Amino acid sequence: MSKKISESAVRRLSLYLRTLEELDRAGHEAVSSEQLAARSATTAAQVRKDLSVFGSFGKRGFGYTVEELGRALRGILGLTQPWRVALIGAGRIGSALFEYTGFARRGFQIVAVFDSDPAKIGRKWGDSIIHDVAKLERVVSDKDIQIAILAVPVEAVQGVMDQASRAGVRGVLNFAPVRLKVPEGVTVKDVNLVIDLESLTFALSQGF
Amino acid sequence: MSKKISESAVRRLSLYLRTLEELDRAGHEAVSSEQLAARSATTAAQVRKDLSVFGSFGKRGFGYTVEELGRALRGILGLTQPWRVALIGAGRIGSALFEYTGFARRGFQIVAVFDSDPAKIGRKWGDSIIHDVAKLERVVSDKDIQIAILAVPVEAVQGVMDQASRAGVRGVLNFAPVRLKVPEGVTVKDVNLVIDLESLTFALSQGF
DNA sequence: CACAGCTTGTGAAAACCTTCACAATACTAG
DNA sequence: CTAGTATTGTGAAGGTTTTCACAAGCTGTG
Repeated sequence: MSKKISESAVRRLSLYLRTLEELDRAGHEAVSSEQLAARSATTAAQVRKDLSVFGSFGKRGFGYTVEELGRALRGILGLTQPWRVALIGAGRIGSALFEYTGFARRGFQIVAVFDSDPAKIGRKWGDSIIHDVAKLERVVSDKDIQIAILAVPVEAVQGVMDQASRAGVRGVLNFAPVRLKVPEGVTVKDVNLVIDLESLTFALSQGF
Repeated sequence: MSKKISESAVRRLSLYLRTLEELDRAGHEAVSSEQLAARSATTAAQVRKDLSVFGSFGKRGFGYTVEELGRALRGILGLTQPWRVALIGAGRIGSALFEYTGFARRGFQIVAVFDSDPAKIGRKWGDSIIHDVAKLERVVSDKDIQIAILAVPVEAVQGVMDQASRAGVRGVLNFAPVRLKVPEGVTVKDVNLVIDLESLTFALSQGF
């Protein structure tokens, strides 16, 4: 569909949205590409180019309306609807993610939690009960869940992924350090802090 | 110092290293750029180009020695020495990170933990005592810590960052959703799961 | 040793991404 | 209404990254 746009451009759009929300909270009504760039660690030309792919949201001589551009970006990023998310894995990472309020604030609702540990299954987290991961497919279909967060051990993750895609999950945030095999139409984003740390140590080592 | 290399190339190097370690565990002694690429989700040409920036590690007609290339990559990524890391923030994220064994396995040693909550200060986590964040500068200098992981609330993070850089920290992994201001010579990597999720929903929305 | 079969390392080409620079246009003041 | 100032949207230029394609070189076999 539509134009091609790079992964990094999309990530910048998300960043612009965060900046716009900060500006909104601070009472600003308008913003120029210059200001938006400064607060988002990029350049004015980059901001305008990124936006121009999707349309024309500003007024010459004036800039952008904070409120209006925010709405446009939410539309572009697919944030007008809330997303129903399954959290799979109720260990340390799962628990940290469940508690994190930043997801809900952006419309990501964790509507089901799963684990395979009998000691955890049936326990309550907030309003949710921890389900047996064996029931993944049923619950995910029933609750019409679109996104899964995989916070399970690396040995288990491909199996869980297979179940999730059979149940109709179309997007996945994967914390396990392995490249998942997924059917056509399923999108995976990997989170790997070791890679982040190693790109850091690379930079530090280059210093000498 | 040497050549310029892109952030994404460095991240690929880290990925190759992970793949090599898997191959090593599986008993492979040699690997071609073709095989390495297939297991790291890239192309053979890309693998060879990435490596060629740093030297020539393979043998024509044969490929790369798993063991040898692994050693070379650890050298390039700065992983021959263990790194001393401070974990700042003993909340949900901090706790998940502390428990995560993947860091230690790669030579990242969490040698000090900090928090500002009087209820947490003085408590023991494993062998570590949670220090008052007010003592950050002293402890970080004393223990010769080079890297800090910032898992504190967004309001507090710039202050903590300032202390950390005064104490001599040169690399930072930042979990707070804000662009940190740092002195020359300090490198920051941001981790922001909301951006990951939003680049996911962008992809999902494009599907229709 | 010569030859066949692989696989690397690397210039050159292609693709992709960012920056530049300016015409078009909106707002404000007089 | 006009002049002056500000800021967008966008082709074109410049830069970076990825892919291509092939000569060079290693290994094993007869």
